[in-house]
Amino acid sequence: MTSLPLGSIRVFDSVARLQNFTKAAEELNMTQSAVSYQIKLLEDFAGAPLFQRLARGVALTPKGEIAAPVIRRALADMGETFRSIREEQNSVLVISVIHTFASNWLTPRIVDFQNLHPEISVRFDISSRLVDFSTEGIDCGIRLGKGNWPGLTSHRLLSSGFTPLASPSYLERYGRPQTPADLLKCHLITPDDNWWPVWFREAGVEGPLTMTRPGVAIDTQQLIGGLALSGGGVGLVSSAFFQNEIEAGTLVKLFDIEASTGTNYYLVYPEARKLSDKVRFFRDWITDCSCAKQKCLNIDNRFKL
Amino acid sequence: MTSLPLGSIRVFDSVARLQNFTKAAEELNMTQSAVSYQIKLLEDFAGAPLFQRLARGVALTPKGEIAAPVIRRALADMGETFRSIREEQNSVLVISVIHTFASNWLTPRIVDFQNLHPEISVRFDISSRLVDFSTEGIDCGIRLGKGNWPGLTSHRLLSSGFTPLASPSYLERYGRPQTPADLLKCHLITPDDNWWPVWFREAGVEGPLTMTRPGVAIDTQQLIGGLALSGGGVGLVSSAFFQNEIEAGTLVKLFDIEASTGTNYYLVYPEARKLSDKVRFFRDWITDCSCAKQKCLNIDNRFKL
DNA sequence: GTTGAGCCATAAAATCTATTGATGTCTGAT
DNA sequence: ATCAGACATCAATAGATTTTATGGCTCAAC
Repeated sequence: MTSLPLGSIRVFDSVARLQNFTKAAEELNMTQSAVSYQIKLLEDFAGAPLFQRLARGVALTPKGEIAAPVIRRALADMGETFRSIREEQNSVLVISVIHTFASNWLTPRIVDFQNLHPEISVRFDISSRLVDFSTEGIDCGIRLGKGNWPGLTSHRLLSSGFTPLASPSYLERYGRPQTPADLLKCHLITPDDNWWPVWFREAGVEGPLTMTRPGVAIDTQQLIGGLALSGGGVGLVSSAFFQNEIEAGTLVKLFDIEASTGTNYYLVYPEARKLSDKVRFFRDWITDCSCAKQKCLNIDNRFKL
Repeated sequence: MTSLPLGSIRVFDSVARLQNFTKAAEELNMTQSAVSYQIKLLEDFAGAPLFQRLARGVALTPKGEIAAPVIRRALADMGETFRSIREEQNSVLVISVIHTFASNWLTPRIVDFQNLHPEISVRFDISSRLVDFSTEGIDCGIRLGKGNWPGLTSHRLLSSGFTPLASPSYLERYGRPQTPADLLKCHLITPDDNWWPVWFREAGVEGPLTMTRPGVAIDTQQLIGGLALSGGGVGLVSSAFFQNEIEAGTLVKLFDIEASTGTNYYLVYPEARKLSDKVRFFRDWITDCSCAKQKCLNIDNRFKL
């Protein structure tokens, strides 16, 4: 037995409402002929005529009267369900982001995005594992790397370069180091951090630099930054995360030398045929946002130099 | 906006139940590949994945969980509705039949058909107008004519020939007429009936036969037959309608001469691609039935001659 | 009674979609 | 390690739907 010709039921619903093949065809963007075909298909399936053909259109037969409300209801239910699924899908943006980036960069700025798109609610999925986008619910992510993930579109956001920062009050009290080598005489916050030798090498300072401590967990940048901010010494942190403080002058970038592990922060999302609006909006916003800040940074530097 | 891909929903339902594309494909008699395609179609429409792909099959995502019961319900409702429509269509046979034929021939015999096909209930639509089969609900009809209706398949059932009948008691009392002309001396029931001159002409009896009354309504055959049966005289009726009485000997066919208006009773039904079972059953039964009786009649005649 | 507008049916052709079949990849289990 | 089970993908194909064109029917207007 051949099964219910589902394609016919939408046509049936339209015809049942409009009582007219031609009008239904218009509504469905098809020809009257196609409507006729589909209705016949359904009538063959039903084994009985569903419409009575009149001179000025059609009318439901008793059997058609039975089918019509059931079909209308079924279509409405399914339509409504998918509408709500789509709505949720479009209105909730889930971003997988590592803790550091979220707390140091994204969280303070996300309110701007929410003002721009109040209809989109943002949810952070904070974890350090590399999420699989094929897994349910993650729309995009912020990753640290080189921008060459297969199957993912990526946009470079920020360098992960790090550089020494100190507060004006500290500099006032202890004097501002004039050369990178001068830093060796300063109070370095986390002097054992293995990022220091990297930075010093970048700055051209040679010497036996002990690295007794394992690499500082990147999540403590906030802590280091906080100490530096309160005049506790010179901190080595990702400058991008303290952009606001640098701009505000509450932290001073001592040299224009940034060391880097060679990786950058990227916005990534699956290479899809069609990008959903919410991801597109977010991409546009975050690339604008990080780009503008970098320009700003460059201008500041120019003034300083 | 493209609309809900209805073809996908049956596939979705199957996959949701079986949690497995391959098994669903088997159930639906299609390939796993096709199932994959259809599900993708639906997921594109939904704007979100509906299934989570696992190593040993698939699982519904939260959004899929929302859609699944709605779709299952919708499909079940529609399926059930059409099933019941089809069932009614198959189990009720509506026959358009003129009153005379119904009461004189069909009604007494229909119980035999019902014994043969107890699952089919029979409904007579009794009216003299020629019903339009495109109008709802008439499956077949009995018509009086020449069997050449365009668009209709027709099967000849009975001649509408009429002949004089009388009861044995009448014949015993008044003697059996030996020639058609003898009838002029008998008590003719409805002597003004304009069928009499037709019959006499057929029988070769000439003479000035007055026809003062308009043709007797065909529906009174029952009445005429009743009078003849009770010995009230010689009645001119369609012999086919009194076959049982003739066979039983309660009415005697006086001569083997039948006059006819040239028309016959036909079973007719629309020329359809595929004839429904119930109509086919009825056709087989009624043609067998009338054929058997006619054979019977012929045999009787042969014995008489 | 004729004519015309509106509407559905139908047949053949065109189009587009769905399905297949082959192949690739991934994940557990043996 | 290899294998079986399962989904994804691609190009080719079969098949279904849709269109185009036409015909017939009914009602209404002239």
